[in-house]
Amino acid sequence: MPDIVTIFKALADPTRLAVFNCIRCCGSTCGYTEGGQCCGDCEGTAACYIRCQVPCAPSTITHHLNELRDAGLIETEKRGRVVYCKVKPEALSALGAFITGK
Amino acid sequence: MPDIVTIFKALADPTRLAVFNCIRCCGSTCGYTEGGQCCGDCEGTAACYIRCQVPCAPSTITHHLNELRDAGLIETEKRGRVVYCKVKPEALSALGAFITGK
DNA sequence: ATAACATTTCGACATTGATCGAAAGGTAGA
DNA sequence: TCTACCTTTCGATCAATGTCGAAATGTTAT
Repeated sequence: MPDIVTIFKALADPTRLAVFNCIRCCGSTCGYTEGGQCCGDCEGTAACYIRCQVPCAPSTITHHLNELRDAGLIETEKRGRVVYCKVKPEALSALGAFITGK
Repeated sequence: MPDIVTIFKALADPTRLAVFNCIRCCGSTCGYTEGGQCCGDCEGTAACYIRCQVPCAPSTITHHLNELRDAGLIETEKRGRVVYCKVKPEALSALGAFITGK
């Protein structure tokens, strides 16, 4: 549904691309703490979590997650205080279609 | 050589994407005329030429061609007054690598 | 040489967008 | 309930950028 320009635009910012790659890697965010530590209630290493991998303000992360979601690149699910994200394969398919010339 | 964010950025504007698709189609620009007609010294139909397909100022086209070239998406060659362009397959390969996860 | 013309450079302008801090909204645990 | 905490909203700021017009550059044809 989102067009290809929107997808390109969503991936055209270094910070947002880092967020996307992070989600692609581990598929979740983690609780944000002042000290920059993970909340610890997700499995895996700390390096997997968006909040730790991409250093910027919480509101900025929210902004980027919205952009990625609106572009159809990810879907998000809120469980309690924590947002879990995963990549939508359809979006990557759309990119693939662009490359092969549709 | 240009990184993936630069490539995404280059394709993240509707006008520039139209220019890119036009080049991908026919691989050339055409002379610009006031009336919006093609110069006629390229083969193929008028619809194939950037100047006619993407309606904006000549200087804007130049700007977009520069961006596409800097991103490694196209290469340009000037023959006389006319600039001929073609897509660089390596750039599309880089996109493909991103999709498959490198 | 002169004219016509395709392209580029330059300067200006308006819009978009990335970022943050502060405050508000929800949720889990004590 | 009260507190701590993750997330979101809001408003503001500042940089990046898409666009154009005018002038300059370089090329072809008369």
